[in-house]
Amino acid sequence: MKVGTTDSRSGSQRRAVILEAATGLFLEQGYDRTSLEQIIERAGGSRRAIYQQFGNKEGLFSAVVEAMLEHLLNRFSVLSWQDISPEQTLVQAGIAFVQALTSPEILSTFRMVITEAARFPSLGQTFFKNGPERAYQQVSQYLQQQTIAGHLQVENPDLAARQLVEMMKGDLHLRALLCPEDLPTDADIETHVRSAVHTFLQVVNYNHSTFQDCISRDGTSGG
Amino acid sequence: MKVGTTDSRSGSQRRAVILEAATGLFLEQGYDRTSLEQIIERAGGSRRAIYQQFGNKEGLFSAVVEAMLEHLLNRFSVLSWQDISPEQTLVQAGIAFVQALTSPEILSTFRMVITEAARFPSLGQTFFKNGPERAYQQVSQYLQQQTIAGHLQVENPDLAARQLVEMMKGDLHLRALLCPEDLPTDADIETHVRSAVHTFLQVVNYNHSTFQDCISRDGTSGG
DNA sequence: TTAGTATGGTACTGGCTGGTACCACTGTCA
DNA sequence: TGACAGTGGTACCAGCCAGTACCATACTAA
Repeated sequence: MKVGTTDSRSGSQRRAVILEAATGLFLEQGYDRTSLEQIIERAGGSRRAIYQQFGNKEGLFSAVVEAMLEHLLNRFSVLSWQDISPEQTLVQAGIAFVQALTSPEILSTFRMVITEAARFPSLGQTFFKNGPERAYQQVSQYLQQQTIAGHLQVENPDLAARQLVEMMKGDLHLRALLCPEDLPTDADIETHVRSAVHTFLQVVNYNHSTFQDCISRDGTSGG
Repeated sequence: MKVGTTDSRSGSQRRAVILEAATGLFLEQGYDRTSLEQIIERAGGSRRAIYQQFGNKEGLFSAVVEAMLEHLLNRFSVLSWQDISPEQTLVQAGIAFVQALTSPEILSTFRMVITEAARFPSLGQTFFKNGPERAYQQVSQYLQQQTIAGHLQVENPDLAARQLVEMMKGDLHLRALLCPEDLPTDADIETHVRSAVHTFLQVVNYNHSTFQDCISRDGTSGG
């Protein structure tokens, strides 16, 4: 293996490799229990590279969190609101959402942020804004659209979205955070989400015929 | 200050003092960031006492968690289901529950357990079983009782309880975990709980007259 | 070829930590 | 009075850690 080359690994490449290694280790072990030695061992290179790229361990941590947030945003924005019935849409999106939320990767991220939130106050806020809050907003917007289109009757979309999302999650997220070895199955998730959507649609006076009527009339509201 | 007395501080007393000091520090700073030195400084006494009572740092931590769980159980069992309307009962209990859940003390406990769940697998499970799970069960039992009494119509009390509790919490718990400096106000909590109960009671076909009818007939079921 | 630059590797430092060992002190009991 | 046991205080040890300094290497450019 070559060593000491100046351009075979440009600065940004080295940075990326260190970032990836550090992200993995921080998620697996937490900030405190991860030493620079371990990061170097996984990433290759030397301590010098870390201090050159990130200043110190805290700088590296900040960069890791920033990169993770970007990753998280991309993942959440995958939720697409297709032109299918609200019930199908909410179930599909809900399943994808809860699956993501209870994936080991995202769970580790939550754990790490919750752990370090006290020491890095802005970290938790930024994470919440760009993570959970975005999910609420997406659902809220959808409920609003569907209400305008006459498919649903949602008075307070913002609050309704939070209630719906929380019902979908049920205790799955909290349980997974507390019991890392006891993750929900896809069947668990589907049960929770379907039940939540069912409950929710009861409240917002949704029935299948309403949606069928509306889309057959080209989406105009039925009053 | 006296030192070296053998009975002015009996073994159990010393144990309790150490436990209290350790609990506070673990909750404030986490397990890793709390040194025995700090615990001794707060509790008085010497390292010797810790090792004599708890074996080592991990033993002390286990004892702390055990004591906290007992404390937690007592706190949750305070929720009493009085003979008032389901709406009032659920709102009152919900407010008390969410207030407890977002209190700094309980939040710190959650944070600590979530942080250490990976390293002490049984810790998270025990905590979940004796904490959140108990709350779900209490609500579930109440819903079942009220269904039998004819005041509510709940098909699946277990699932319904989880959905209700999660709706009550809304995003308050998660937000508080992630943003320790941004705790919900009592007004926030009341809004969330009332709205959740309102939504929930719509689904289970509750109306005030039904409850009034039932209790005026001395609590016998109207089914 | 030569000077310069960026890098990997590593030795080192100062500080902190969990855990152990030891000593001085105090109260008890015979 | 004297032996003894329990305790607080503290010195100490080995290990780990973040961060720094230094050197040999490899590539570039003139």
